[in-house]
Amino acid sequence: MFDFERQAITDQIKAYCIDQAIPLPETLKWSSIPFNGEWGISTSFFQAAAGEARSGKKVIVPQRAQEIAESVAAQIGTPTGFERVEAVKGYLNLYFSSGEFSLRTVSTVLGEKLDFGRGGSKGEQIMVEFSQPNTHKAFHVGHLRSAILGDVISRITEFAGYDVVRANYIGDIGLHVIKWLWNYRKHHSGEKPKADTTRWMGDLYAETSRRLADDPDLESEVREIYARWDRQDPEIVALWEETRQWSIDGFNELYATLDIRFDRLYSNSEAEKPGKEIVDQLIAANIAVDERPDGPVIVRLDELLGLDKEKYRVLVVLRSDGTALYSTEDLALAKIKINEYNLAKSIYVVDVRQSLHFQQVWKTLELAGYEWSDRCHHLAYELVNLPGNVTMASRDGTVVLLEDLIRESTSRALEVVEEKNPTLTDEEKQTVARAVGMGALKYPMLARDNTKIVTFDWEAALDFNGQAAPYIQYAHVRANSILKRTDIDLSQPMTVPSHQLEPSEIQLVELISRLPNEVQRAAEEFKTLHITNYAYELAKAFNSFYRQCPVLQIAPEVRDFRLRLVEAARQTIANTLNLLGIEAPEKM
RNA sequence: GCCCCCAUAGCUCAGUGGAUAGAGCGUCGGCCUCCGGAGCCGAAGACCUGCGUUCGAGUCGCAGUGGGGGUACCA
Repeated sequence: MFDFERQAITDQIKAYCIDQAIPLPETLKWSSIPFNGEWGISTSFFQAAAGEARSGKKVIVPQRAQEIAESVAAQIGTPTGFERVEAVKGYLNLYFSSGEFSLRTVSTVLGEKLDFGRGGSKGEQIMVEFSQPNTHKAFHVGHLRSAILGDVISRITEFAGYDVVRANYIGDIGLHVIKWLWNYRKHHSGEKPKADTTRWMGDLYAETSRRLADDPDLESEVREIYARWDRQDPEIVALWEETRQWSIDGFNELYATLDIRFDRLYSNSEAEKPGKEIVDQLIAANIAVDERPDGPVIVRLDELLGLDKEKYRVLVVLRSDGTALYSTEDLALAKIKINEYNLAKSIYVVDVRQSLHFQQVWKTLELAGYEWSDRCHHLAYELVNLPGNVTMASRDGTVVLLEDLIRESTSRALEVVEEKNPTLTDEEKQTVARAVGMGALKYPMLARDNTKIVTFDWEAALDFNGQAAPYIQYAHVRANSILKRTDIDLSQPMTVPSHQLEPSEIQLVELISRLPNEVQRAAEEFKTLHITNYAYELAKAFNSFYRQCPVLQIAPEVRDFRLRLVEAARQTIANTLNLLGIEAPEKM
């Protein structure tokens, strides 16, 4: 927000250092001063001093850094827009003029509203593929992470300035579907799904697994169905189409509840045929080895690359009976995406267990001459486990179903609303309960680094206190509640605050001003946790301000500034919640 | 065997090579004459080990230890 001033000062420091023959590094790194109560920007001269030491001068680095900082401070004086300048422990600290800084920050937010924090267009298209549910299976809490992470990564990158294509990739064919169809034909023929479609489909899948585990001889019946699918037997295809749609309808309901949307829906059934064509090409190009009928079609990656150590190993691209694998379809899907759009990056939000798989697929594509393969990027995230590091598995019935979690979370939220705000109408209570329940459920999935395992436990998921979404929503509600009590027109131009700002006001302005940078950082690193952490700190700064600073019952000049600060805080909180796919309620 | 990830407070997690390592939960103690107490303020409490790189390492490198995952026809 002070980019212009910062640049001017940087130029001034550089000119001075060249003049004094001080070896400044190429880029001067600025950061904020890490102390409360005052704010500004800071840079250090350790690198310059170390540079002198290396070039043979006899200097003690920290001491020399301090000398340089002092001389630079003396040289630049106190630039306009700043209150004071100091040299401390090798750092040069420039403290912003608090009134000027507050004015600029608050009026920027009031002007840009919903767009505050939005980055300029980057002129680049990226695709984020996420969720990837398997049809004919349950949708459990483990699947929630990809769905929510992918959704929020899409929101953040879009807000940061990218043209984002949100893609889903439905696992609508494969051994798991064939098994399900086998069981359905044999034991449930003619049955229709109950109201809770996804659960019913999942229950049948679990039943299928049990039957096959109990009697392995039945596998031959399953293989027969797979063969019939492969030659597109009309009866099997028709049954597949009908049952597949049941699952997709069920998923769409869940996505609507989660407020998640997609621009493009891919499925592995549509990638099956083109995948097999790529495999043929690979065989013709001597990249893949066809060992059928005694073995599968494989790509010996390490051998082709002449690697001594195991790295990419061997990728199986087609089963020995000629049926497709995920790898077959992934080869084709990557190509379909690139041909269909103009992608600078093609991102796959998929759990970490598939890292090797993707490295293999993309390396195979590279060997096949597809020079765009380096645009494919695996955004790997760790699993959601149950306490005791137990992995959720559809087969074992250890899963926590998403429907159950949502129901429990919202009904628990409803209890709390009843207690905290009994005067609301029933409809309002329901709305609040949904917003709070869903927010509480999403936040912990987003507030961990992608490489960290999320341990799901009911108690923590349903705790609405502390560092959680409801805390942030509550700050939004309180801000809103102050603003509702006044009819002062905030669109009038504001002036520099006339009063001495309280530490909590300064802290709040400082937090608000950070949103644009946080958005860019989160987008560059594909890390939602920067935004969850920021949102929490912002809410905390607001709550602290709320407690310390009266807004309505104070002298008009102060009140007018604080009202605008409250509106700026409210807007910024709303924008961060929006980025996180979490509702910002007006009351709760 | 080979590859990847993780290790920070009792528990769950933050931490852009830089100044005093931050939160939440839990524990203990304060705060509703005041815009909503789903809140605010305070206390105690932590970087797995060793060697290196660097003026400076929780952060980078190497080697250990402990945990998790992957590793040819599952996805």
